[in-house]
Amino acid sequence: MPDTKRVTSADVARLAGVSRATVSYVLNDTPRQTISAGTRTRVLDAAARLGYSPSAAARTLRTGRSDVVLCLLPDWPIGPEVGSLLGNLSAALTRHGLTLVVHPGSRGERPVAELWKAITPAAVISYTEFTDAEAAAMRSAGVAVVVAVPRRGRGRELAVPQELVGRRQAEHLVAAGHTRLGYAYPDDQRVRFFAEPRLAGVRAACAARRLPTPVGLTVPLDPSAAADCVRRWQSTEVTAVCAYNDEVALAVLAGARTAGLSVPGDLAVIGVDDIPPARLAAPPLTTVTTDQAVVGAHLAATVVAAMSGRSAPELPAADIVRVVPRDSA
Amino acid sequence: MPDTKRVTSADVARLAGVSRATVSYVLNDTPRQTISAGTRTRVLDAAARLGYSPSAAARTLRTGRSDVVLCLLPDWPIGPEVGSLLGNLSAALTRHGLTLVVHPGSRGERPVAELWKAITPAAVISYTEFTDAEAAAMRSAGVAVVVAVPRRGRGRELAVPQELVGRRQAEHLVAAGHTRLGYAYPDDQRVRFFAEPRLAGVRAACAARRLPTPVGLTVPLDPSAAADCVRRWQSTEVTAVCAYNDEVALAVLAGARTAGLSVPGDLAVIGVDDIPPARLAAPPLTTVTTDQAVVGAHLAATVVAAMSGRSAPELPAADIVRVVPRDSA
DNA sequence: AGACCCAACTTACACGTGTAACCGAAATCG
DNA sequence: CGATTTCGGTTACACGTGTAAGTTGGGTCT
Repeated sequence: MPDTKRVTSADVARLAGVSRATVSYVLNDTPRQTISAGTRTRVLDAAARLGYSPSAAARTLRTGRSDVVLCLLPDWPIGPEVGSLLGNLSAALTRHGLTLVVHPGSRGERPVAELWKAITPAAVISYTEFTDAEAAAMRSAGVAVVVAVPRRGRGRELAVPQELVGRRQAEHLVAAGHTRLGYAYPDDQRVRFFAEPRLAGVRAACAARRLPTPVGLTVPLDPSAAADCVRRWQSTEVTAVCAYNDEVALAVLAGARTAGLSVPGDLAVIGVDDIPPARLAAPPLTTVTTDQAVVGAHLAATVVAAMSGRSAPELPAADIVRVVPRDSA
Repeated sequence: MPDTKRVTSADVARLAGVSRATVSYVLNDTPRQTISAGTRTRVLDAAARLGYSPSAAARTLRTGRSDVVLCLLPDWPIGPEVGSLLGNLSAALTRHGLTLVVHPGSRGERPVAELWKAITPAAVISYTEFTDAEAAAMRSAGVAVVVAVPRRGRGRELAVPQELVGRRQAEHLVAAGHTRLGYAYPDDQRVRFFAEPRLAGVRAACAARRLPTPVGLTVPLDPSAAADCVRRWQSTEVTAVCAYNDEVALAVLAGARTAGLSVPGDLAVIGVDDIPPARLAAPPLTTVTTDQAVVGAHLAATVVAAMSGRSAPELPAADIVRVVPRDSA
C-alpha cells in the first residue's frame, strides 16, 4: 500500500491556479458568490482529474452538522419487513439530501451513547427510548432525535400504529363469522414491544363488538409445541386465531396439521407481514400487510421536520394497513 | 429548542483548572504521559459533570481515521440470514474497538462514492465490486477496502464459499440415492451473484460423481407457477432438487403439493438458510445452514487485517456449512 | 554542589473545510 | 466626471481535537 496522501481542496486550488476559497465556492455552488465560467470549469476539471473528495470530517467539523441520519436498531430478529422499511427509508431520506446508516443491535455490548458520538449524525432514529440524560446530551450536540416507538404514556404514536394491525386481524376474522378468538403470542421476548400493542388491538376490537376477550397463548416456532397450543384453543372453543406475525402463524398452521385439524375449517389463522413463505404455505396464509414505502416516506418526513424544529406530519395510518386475503382465514 | 452550545474539551479544562492538553491526555489514557492522580480525578469529574463527549468529526479530522466500519448492502431482499450476519459482524467488530454501520441499498439512487465520503470510515465492506477508480479513490483517502463477494477471476473467495453450499446440498441428495438432480433457480435477478456459484457447486458435485448435469429451472414464488416447474422436472425424471434458498424450496414444496406429488417420496427438496418457516413447512424442510457467528467473526478479522495491511486469515469454510436434516430430503 | 533526570504540566501547531470580511478593477449611475 | 455598485476573486479565521515540543520545579546521582 503506497498510502498516497489525501488529496485536499488545496491541491485542487494549486492545480487550478486559484485560491482554496474559490474551490470551495465552486464546488458548493455558494449562492451570492459569482465565479466566472472560465475558472469554474478549470476548478471542476482539476477536481475531477485529481479525484478530489472533500473530507467529511472537516466539513462536519466546520459546518457543525452532517447529512447522515443514524438508525439504531435493537437486537431484533431482522426480517423482510424491516429490510423493506430500511430500504424505503433510505430512499426517502436520499430524496431529501440525507444519508441513512443503520446500526444493528450489537447484543448490548456498547451503549448507544458511544455510537452517535462517533458519527455526528444530523438525526437519530431509535426504536428504543433513551434516558432523559442521553436525549439531553444528543440535543445539546445538535442532533435531532426521533423515537419511532409506540409511546405508552403519550397520546399519539409516531410509528405505525400496531394496535391498528391487531384490529384489522380481528375485524377480518369477526367478519367471517368467528366470535371466539385466540391470540398467538411470540416466544421471543425481544419483540414484546411490538406484540403487546397488537394484542391490545385485537382485544379492543373484540371489546367493541362485545365478544369475549381473546385467549392468548405463547406459541413456540415448533410444530409439536404449537400443536399443544392448538389443542388448548380447541378445548376453549376458539375457532380463529390472530398470530403475532407470519412466522408464528405458520407455527399455528403446523400445529393444526400435527393435531389433525383442518384450516380454516376447524381453525382459521391470520398473520402479519406477508413474508414470501406466507403465500406458499398450506393453506396459503391470510395476513395483514403494511405499506412500508409510505411508512418509510413518513419516517423520513418526520426526521426532516424534527431537524427544522417543526412538528411531525400525520401518518395516514388507516390507508396503509390492509388485509391480504388468502385461504387460511 | 434552546440549542445549547456544544461542550468542548476546553470547557472541561476550564472547569478542572488545567490546560486542554491535559484533558486530552487524561481522557485518552495517553501512554508515556504521566498525570497525577489528583488532576486525573479532577478532569474526569469535570468531564462527567459537564456531560462532555468529544467531537467525532474533530477527532477523525485530527487522527485521520475513525473507528467506523461501513458496510454497503446491495438492493437485496434482506432476510434473517443477512440480519444475523450483520448482528454477528457488529458484535465481532465491537470486540475490536470498531463500530459497524450499514447502508441499505437505496435503489441505486446515489452512487456509493458519495457515501463513504460522508462517513470517513476506517474500512468499507462491500458486496459489490467497485470500479478501479472508486477503489483507488478510497484507498487514497485511507480507507481499507474489503470486498466480500466471490471474485470470479481470482482464485480464492473472501466471502463464504457459495460453491460449498451447493456442493453440500448435492452431496446430501446423492447420499440418499438420488442420481438425477434439479436446481431451483430464484426468480429475483438481484441475487444472481449468490445463485450462480451455488448452482456451480451443485454442478461440480454431480460432475465429480459422473452424474448427469442438474436440470435448472427458474421457480417463481407462486404455487401454480412452481407446480409447472415440478411437472417439468418429473417429465425429465428428476427425483430431487436443490433450491437456491429456503423460500424457493418452499415454493417447490407448494408446487409439488399443487401438482399432487408427495415429498420426499416423488420429489426430494433441500433448501438453504434454515429460516424459521423451514421447520414449520409440510413436510419440514431439509436445508443447509451457515454458521453466521463464525462468518461474522471472520469478516471482522479480515477487516482488521486489511486495516493493518496484513493479509486476510483463512476461513474454516468446511466446518461452518452443514446440512440440517429434516423430512423433505 | 553542580549535573542530570523525571514527573507534571503547558504552549503551539496541524488536520481540511466553510465563510465572513476585505479588495482591486471594471461597470454603472447621477 | 466622481461616487458607487457589481464582479471575481483572495486573506484570514474558526471549528475541536491529538500530540510533539517545550518548560517548570523538585528530587537523585556523582
